[in-house]
Amino acid sequence: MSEKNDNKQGKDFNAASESESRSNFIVEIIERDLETGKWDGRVATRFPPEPNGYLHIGHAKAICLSFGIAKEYGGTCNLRFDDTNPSKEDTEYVESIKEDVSWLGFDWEDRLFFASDYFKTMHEYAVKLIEDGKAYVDSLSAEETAEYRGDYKRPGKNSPYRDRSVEENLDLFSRMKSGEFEDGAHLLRAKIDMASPNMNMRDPAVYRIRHASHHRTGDEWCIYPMYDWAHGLEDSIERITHSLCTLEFENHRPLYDWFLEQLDVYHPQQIEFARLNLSYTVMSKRKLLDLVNEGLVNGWDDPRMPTISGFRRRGYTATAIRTFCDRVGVAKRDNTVDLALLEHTIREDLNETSPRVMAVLDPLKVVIDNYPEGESEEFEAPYFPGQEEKGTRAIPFSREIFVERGDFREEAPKKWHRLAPGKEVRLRYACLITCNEIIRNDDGEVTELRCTWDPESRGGTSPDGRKVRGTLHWVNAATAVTAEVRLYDRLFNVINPLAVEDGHSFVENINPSSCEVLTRCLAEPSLAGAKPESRFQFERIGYFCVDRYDSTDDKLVFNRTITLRDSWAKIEKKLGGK
RNA sequence: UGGGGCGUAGGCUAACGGUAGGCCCCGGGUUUUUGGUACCCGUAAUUGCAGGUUCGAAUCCUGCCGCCCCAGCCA
Repeated sequence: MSEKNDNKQGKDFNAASESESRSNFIVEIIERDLETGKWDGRVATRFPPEPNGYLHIGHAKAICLSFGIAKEYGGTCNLRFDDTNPSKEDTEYVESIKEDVSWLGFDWEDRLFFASDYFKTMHEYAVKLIEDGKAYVDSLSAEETAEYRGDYKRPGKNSPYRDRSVEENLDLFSRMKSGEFEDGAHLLRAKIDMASPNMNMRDPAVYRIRHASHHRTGDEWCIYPMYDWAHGLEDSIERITHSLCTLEFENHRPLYDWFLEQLDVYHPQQIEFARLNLSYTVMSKRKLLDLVNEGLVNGWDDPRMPTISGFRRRGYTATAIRTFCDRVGVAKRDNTVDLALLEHTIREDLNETSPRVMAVLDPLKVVIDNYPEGESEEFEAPYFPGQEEKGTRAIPFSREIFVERGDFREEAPKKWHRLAPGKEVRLRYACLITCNEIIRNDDGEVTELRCTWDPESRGGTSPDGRKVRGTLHWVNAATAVTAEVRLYDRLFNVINPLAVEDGHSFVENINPSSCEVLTRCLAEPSLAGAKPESRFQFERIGYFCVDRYDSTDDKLVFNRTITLRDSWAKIEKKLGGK
């Protein structure tokens, strides 16, 4: 424990950001349990998704928590699929979930489990519950069941079938299992208390009839366990110590405890924490599914989605996501974390790990009049300026180059350091050039800039010490490779997309310019053949990732992960405002 | 309305009866061949409100107020 505290105060922020677990109420419980020997010194957690959708950043928090705690305390964390509802689940989802957890950097080793692995055991325990007189087969319709349950104000009333004999219950349950009845004809219920103020305790359903093919057990079963029955048993069977879940299950804990007590089996502790909400996006599987189904995004792994696979495709790193999850902390109060924190974490990681290269998104031709035609030369540029030992590459240079159209202004505003008539700027790693003339087409649009260079400034240095504030990125016309660049921005343009008036849908809050595709971008030749998922910083623009699906050697496709901070934009905004 | 939770700067979070700390955002500055990074400085919380206990309260007690969850044969 003291070692942890020392760590927290240490100066090694890199190490801290990777694995430091900050103080939170769950860690406190675990440390206390470790001290008292409550679980014989074991720490066993689990991450139990239902395979009915893709994992999102909220799940990442849960994964980092459960796997992270197991790792930190020398325990284990199981990956367990809670596949108790065959009509919603699919192997496509289990595959994607496994890939995402593993990509995030966590290893379940040989502890991959499925609730469906325990169907037989769960059924046996259900029989035991019936034998003990603690469960009965109800034959009310779904509507009647709801009516009998009562509401917050009124207690429920007992079903007329509640007092069936153990023999009759056993017989009916067995016939439910053998497929004799239609869906909904009967329901196995726990006999608890129809007047409980906790609705979950009003004779909750244990097994329902569902004639559906299960993605793993096929048609072996036509009755399936309910979450409350299944989950505690799964935890118990796997000898979980701390069963971490989100706040909405708080009301289920009495039931979780009740079942395990009645069965007199190993009994883990359920602990609830607040789920993660992120500004400018939605986190519910249902809403994300809507976006996918309505074609508002290109699938679950669209780079604008808050899914793990979407973030991955966008270029976010697993390290950054883990760091983010660590920084948001774990507590019990509802929260909405600022997207800016995620973005900061991504930039922080990418800044350290991404090689710098040059690419021009919106090219404007520049001809250097005093550079001899037909000649060329190369400049050596480091991938990590200031850390030349990490490698360099040659950048060709000649008479015709391209710069960013946005880096030129016919009339330079105040504090403008970039290109404008008569102004001298530096071409990064290359030289100093001065703009002399503007060439236009018939429509008056600027199509070309005529400049001169100072041959003494080779490498970009100022030969006489004259001050040149502006440094531009550029590419050599003859050797540039073309690329498609997809500029992604936040999917929604309001902090809380779900806050809409009646009759309106959250999709109305979608940011219409959340994806802009540029097809005629020009990149330096070293980028030719860049491997899928490799990441770069395009100097002065942002971080980009080679699309893992659409990019080929013939056609490069980059996704913008995140822009660089743009303090000029702030300055200009301020100037404009005055 | 019954029950279960939760209220600490704009957003997250720490503090475990000893006098509110950190990160993000925001503002200013230094360095800079990225208007990036790094570094420095700064703004901002009478801890939801009102009482009480105590030498001392964000922490304990009481009462209010506000927000979230629960009436699936979903998880």
